[in-house]
Amino acid sequence: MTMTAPQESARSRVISVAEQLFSDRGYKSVTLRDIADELGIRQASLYHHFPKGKEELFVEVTERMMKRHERGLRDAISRSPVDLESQLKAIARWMLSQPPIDMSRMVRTDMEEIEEIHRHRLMQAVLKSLILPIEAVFDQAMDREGLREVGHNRLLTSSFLSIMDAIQVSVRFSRRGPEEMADEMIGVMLNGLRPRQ
Amino acid sequence: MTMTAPQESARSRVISVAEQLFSDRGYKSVTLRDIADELGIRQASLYHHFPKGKEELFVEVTERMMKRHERGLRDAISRSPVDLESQLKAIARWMLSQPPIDMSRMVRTDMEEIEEIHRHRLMQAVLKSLILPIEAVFDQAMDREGLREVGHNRLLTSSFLSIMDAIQVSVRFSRRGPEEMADEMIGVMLNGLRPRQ
DNA sequence: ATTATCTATAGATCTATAGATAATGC
DNA sequence: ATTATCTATAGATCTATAGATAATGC
Repeated sequence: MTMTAPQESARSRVISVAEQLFSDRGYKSVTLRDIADELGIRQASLYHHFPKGKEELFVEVTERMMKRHERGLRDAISRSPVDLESQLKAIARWMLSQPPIDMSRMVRTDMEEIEEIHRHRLMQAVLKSLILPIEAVFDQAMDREGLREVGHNRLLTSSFLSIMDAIQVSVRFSRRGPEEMADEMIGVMLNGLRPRQ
Repeated sequence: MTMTAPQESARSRVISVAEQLFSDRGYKSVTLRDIADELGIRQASLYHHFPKGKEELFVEVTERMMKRHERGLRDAISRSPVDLESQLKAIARWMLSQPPIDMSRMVRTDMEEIEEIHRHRLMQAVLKSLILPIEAVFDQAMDREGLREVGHNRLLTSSFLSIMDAIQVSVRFSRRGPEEMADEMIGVMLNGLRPRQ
């Protein structure tokens, strides 16, 4: 039977390379030629794996990435001690081990350049695999640890994700490591800048 | 004499329209045709104002934007009461009144697509006009209000800016207003999520 | 006269298609 | 036989240039 075992590996390499490039520079800035060059093949050869072309490749890349995040976040959270600080550190370590996600570019630019049907599917995937799992961690911590109620944990979640992305930019200009930066910002979110008496 | 008075208004309109589009979708995704269409002129007519083309336009757009931020931030900070909470709220209101700045896209994507000399100049402008003025507010507050020392206020500054951008994305999906969201996140940064005794 | 726009078009780049050739796995 | 790649190329899009025409301000 074997189905797609040997196929998958070549196809999978394409997706991996495309993910690196798309994550770094976004949909429009990355050309099929960039991806092919990185793989050492010809641009037209990509159509063997993705007959519908660039947009299909981008959709598959994003869906695969979101599935990986869903699993990675679940594992990170389940293996963490059940307190918000440990959980956020575990989530941060997971996110920082992955290609950066610039949600702002994703929503404002990349998603605007693909078909409505694909946009809708990818936005749902981002919500389900990335946003909701982290939001759930905040939700549960609110009850459990009696945290200050804020307006809505969705904003806390997108702020947290945007900080993780900002850290991946910051490491370029800093001698500090990403984990150290993440721990610092998690400390700020939990304890605040103001001294505690 | 008059120099460039009448010229400036047409040229200035081009820059304004280009700024809106570049801020929203980035350098590569916006074509000269998009800008011309929005202005109701032909694509080739843009070369009257920017003989060196798209990159020159992008550089001027970004430099003008950074000058405006430098002044806007200075005014916002100087008019604010001298405590960190008020200052951050004033800065937030200024940033939210302006086109969104996705620093991550700017550094990772836009800046990669222009010449080294321009990249260097624009990065300097972003540092001087946007980053340093906000970082100085944190620096001064540390002494004045005896805040918890964090590793470096540069990270606090880029996190703050990335949250401002995340808010501009979030308003699309929320019934809440951007100022309300900003105040909430400023509250988190100052007081933390954990309850104070 | 100067400034702002236009038409027409070259040249580069990018996506996509068609059909041939090479590599791989029973 | 199937899978993966190749060459060649069409068609669309994008930036940029050349030179003509229209609008504006002394």
